[in-house]
Amino acid sequence: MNLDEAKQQFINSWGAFGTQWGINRTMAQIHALLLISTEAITQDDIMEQLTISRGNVNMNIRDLIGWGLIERVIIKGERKEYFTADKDIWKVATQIIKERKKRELDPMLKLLSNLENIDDKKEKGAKEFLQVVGDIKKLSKHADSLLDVMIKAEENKFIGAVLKIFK
Amino acid sequence: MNLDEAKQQFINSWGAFGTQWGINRTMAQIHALLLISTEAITQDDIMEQLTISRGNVNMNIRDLIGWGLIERVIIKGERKEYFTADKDIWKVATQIIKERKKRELDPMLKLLSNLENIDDKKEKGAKEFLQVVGDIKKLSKHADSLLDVMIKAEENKFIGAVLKIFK
DNA sequence: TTACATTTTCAGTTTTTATTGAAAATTCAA
DNA sequence: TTGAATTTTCAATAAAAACTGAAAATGTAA
Repeated sequence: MNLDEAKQQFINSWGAFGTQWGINRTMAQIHALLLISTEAITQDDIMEQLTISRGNVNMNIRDLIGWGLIERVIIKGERKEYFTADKDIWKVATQIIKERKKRELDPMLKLLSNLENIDDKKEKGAKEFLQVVGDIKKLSKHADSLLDVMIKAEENKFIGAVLKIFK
Repeated sequence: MNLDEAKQQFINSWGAFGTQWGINRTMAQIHALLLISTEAITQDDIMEQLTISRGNVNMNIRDLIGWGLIERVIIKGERKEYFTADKDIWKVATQIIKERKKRELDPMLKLLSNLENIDDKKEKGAKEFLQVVGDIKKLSKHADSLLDVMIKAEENKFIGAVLKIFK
């Protein structure tokens, strides 16, 4: 396998993994392409390399910027916009964790708290329902703080070292 | 909000969250329904409660069993099959972690190892590519063992206690 | 074994999600 | 300003994913 084949396979596989995680295939592919691009590249470069339309590139770039995974780069003397991705994979991971926490965990905790406010808590079956909802809430909060630990571990050697003990 | 409304909202929201995680909406809804059902229920019950077809119920039940999240229950004297979900949310979480590790993390590690075998490692750009691939591999392995810690923490009070210190 | 109940399968259909491409908006050099 | 380059938007279209329903397969009581 030569370098270009490997790059292509990386991009394709990354796209496939993305879909499994509920992420748009093209968005994952653009991110992959930027991860392995040594220089900043333009929308036209992305269109060409992934053979996708301008609109598609533009929309997914906007989303990736919203996720904090890529950024615009202005190159002086150039009219076009360039894009790069942070190559530090640990930062990529913590950024994704932060975003998913915000987008999914927070709304879930809100929902669960809401569901606990049922009118008649002595109704038949209410106890079991509240038990499940309460348990999921507890678990979500645990996950929430555990993810905070992981984010901190990225910057804090000590925590990282302690986590390693258990591996 | 009364109990039935709360249950309905739980099922619907669970389905919506599922799609965000790359899980089929109906599969998530069936799991939610079973989580809050005090008794084992049949395919017909599920069809009725979620107003979906028999085929849909059957296929998603098969998947849920494949994920180890629900199981068949034989009730003596009854011809029909019944289904239940494990109500222990921590077990549910560890089961999902185990499955996703197996289905996604393992194939990813395999892919990454493959990509490291490029022909000419001195080619221009090869170094940067191998750096990214190697970093993702390291991260994946870290995640892999961290998830193992979490699975163990579910059964091991001490690890759970230590993890709490950092929260 | 038969007859009926129940489960499973899957081709065809619907629904959802992603993509295109061209028009509109924006940017910027002259 | 003007106008060409570039980016953004979004209605129309295509692709992917999910769902239906009826036929086939399987299971079971008598």
